Amino acid sequence: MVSIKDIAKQSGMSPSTISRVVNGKKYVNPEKREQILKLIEETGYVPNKAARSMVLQRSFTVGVVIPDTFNMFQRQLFSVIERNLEAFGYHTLFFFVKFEGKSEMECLNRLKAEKLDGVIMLQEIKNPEFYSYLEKINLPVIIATFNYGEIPCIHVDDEQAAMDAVNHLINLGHQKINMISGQGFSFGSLRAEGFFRALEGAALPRDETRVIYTPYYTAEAGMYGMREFLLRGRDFSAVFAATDELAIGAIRALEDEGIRVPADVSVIGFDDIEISDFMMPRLTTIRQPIKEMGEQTALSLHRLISGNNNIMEELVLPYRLIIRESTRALPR
Amino acid sequence: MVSIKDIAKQSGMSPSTISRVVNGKKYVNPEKREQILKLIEETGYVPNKAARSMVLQRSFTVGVVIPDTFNMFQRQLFSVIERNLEAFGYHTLFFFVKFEGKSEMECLNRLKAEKLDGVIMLQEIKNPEFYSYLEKINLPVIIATFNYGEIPCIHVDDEQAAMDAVNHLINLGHQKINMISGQGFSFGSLRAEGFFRALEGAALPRDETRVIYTPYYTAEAGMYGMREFLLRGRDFSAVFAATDELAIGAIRALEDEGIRVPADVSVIGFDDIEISDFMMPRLTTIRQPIKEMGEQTALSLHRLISGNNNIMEELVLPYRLIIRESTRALPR
DNA sequence: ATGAAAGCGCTAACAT
DNA sequence: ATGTTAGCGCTTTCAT
Repeated sequence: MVSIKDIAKQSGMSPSTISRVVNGKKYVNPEKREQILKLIEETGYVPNKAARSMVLQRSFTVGVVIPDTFNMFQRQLFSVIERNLEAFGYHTLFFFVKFEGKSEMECLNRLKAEKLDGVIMLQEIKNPEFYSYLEKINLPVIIATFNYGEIPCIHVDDEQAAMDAVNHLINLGHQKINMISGQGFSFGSLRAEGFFRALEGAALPRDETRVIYTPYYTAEAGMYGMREFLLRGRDFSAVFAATDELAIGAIRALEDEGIRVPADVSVIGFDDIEISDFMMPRLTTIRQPIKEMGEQTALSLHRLISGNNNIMEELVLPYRLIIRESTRALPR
Repeated sequence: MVSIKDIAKQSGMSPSTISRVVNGKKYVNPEKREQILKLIEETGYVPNKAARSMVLQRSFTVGVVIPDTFNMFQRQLFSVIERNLEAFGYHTLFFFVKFEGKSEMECLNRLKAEKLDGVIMLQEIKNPEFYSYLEKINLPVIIATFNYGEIPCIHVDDEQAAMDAVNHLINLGHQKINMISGQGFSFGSLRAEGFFRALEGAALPRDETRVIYTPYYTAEAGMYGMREFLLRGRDFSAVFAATDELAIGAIRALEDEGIRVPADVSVIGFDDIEISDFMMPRLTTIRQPIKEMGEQTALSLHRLISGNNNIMEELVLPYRLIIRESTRALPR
């Protein structure tokens, strides 16, 4: 492996000069610079990251903490985050955290060993110890898609968006509306809260049995959630699912029983993942601004890292109701 | 940040001893070991990865090269790879490569700077320079989902699997069968080759116009591909799509024209991604053994890295035809 | 069983 | 404008 010393020897310069050239510092003779650049090109020299990271006390990499079981929305989001981070010159290291509580602190340990420049949370970690440690070592953090304490975050108004989704159903004439949500993430409860508030706004009863909390936010979970509702009897004409994947599973369960969407039951999702526009029927949903969210997340973290102090505390991005084919007016 | 020296001072031992304890080496007094372990626990000490990597000349991390636009199959695959790699004690660093050719060599440069222990290719890079460099620096490589030169690889027999898929259609009585494939990856051409061979096997003409090669393997691409076929007239009763996502898009385009699947046209996909079982109709497809593929990939790389020399060259895993609802016998 | 010392590849402060 | 030097945190001979 060719090192800075090799380049130094071969060019007759000292390592410092090579370092200056590599890092684009001034105070180096243009001719020599050219010559060194050429040598680097020829030898294929690339600075050793570990060594740099060691002396600089930073790694030029940011950690992205994400659920092991990340859904398609999260997948799309981290894709744009990664791309934007790269544009700022950061590497991205993923920390997949599993559902068991232990995994959270393991993740923290891995974080510690890396001398990260910053971290982005896509996974909602509840343990306050986690954040207090990050704060202690003064590590910049941005949360995307939810909020927690005083940590800068970027998200959509989940509760209000859920209200809009349910109001869409109500405006269509639906009165008996159920909801399938998931567990373990605040956006689930926030969306459930929005669901109830919309019901209240329409003077509809707040009936807790109208919400099912499945263990995950997957299509499979949505299917089981809907089956459970069906088991209890078919006392609903519309369903709000906390994610598109939940909605997809719910529709599947409905159709399996010969219940047509939207003819018999309307279904609305949340997220607007790519596949939703290809479903049969096309899914009505709330669109989260994935691209903007990812861009802003990367940008904000970069600012935090660069010590740029005009820092946003909380950025609430606009969402949009996308009306497609899975919802329809209640026939009267 | 607490370092090995801090632990040494606080415990009255030397850094060497601490190192021995941390790395579970022998020759250290059990009592002192306990005592040091306790101190480590209390202080939250975690060895600095860069420093370790520096002296050991390795990083305990493996690089996974994956397309920027990875599809759901690849997403599921890398998830299990990551999990298995972690079990072997490796970190995973993703290298997303974009479609432009330049990106490939940039990726190589990033690879160089990392002192990786090994790399897993999920993205098919064509540039021989890429592989020859990896060979030069003696970096273990495993390819998953395709093969290239002499590099150890793990995959399914794409051509044979495609034949089976098309034969399923033929056995159902279909004679006019089209295919939607994508560009840029060998599995696309392999599957197209299988398509043609199945046709030949049934004494059906090899008609190149029956295959469309879309730029990507997404649902959107599948939709446009099918629209193109439809524009040319509706001279087919069945379609083989090179991926499930392509199939999903194709079905969408068909239904948009009032053509029912499978009543009017049968569609079969490839991969068996999670969502396929929730589609309307449920997608008939070829199942790739994602879990086994990921496990074997991680295991083989680990063996390569550990210098275990009984190395497999090429592992061809079994696939399975999953018959669901999107294909049906041609009514006569 | 334990410690001292060297060195991994790099950057930055300091000298010249 | 360039070189010398120290040191980042760790592991590993080599002594003892």
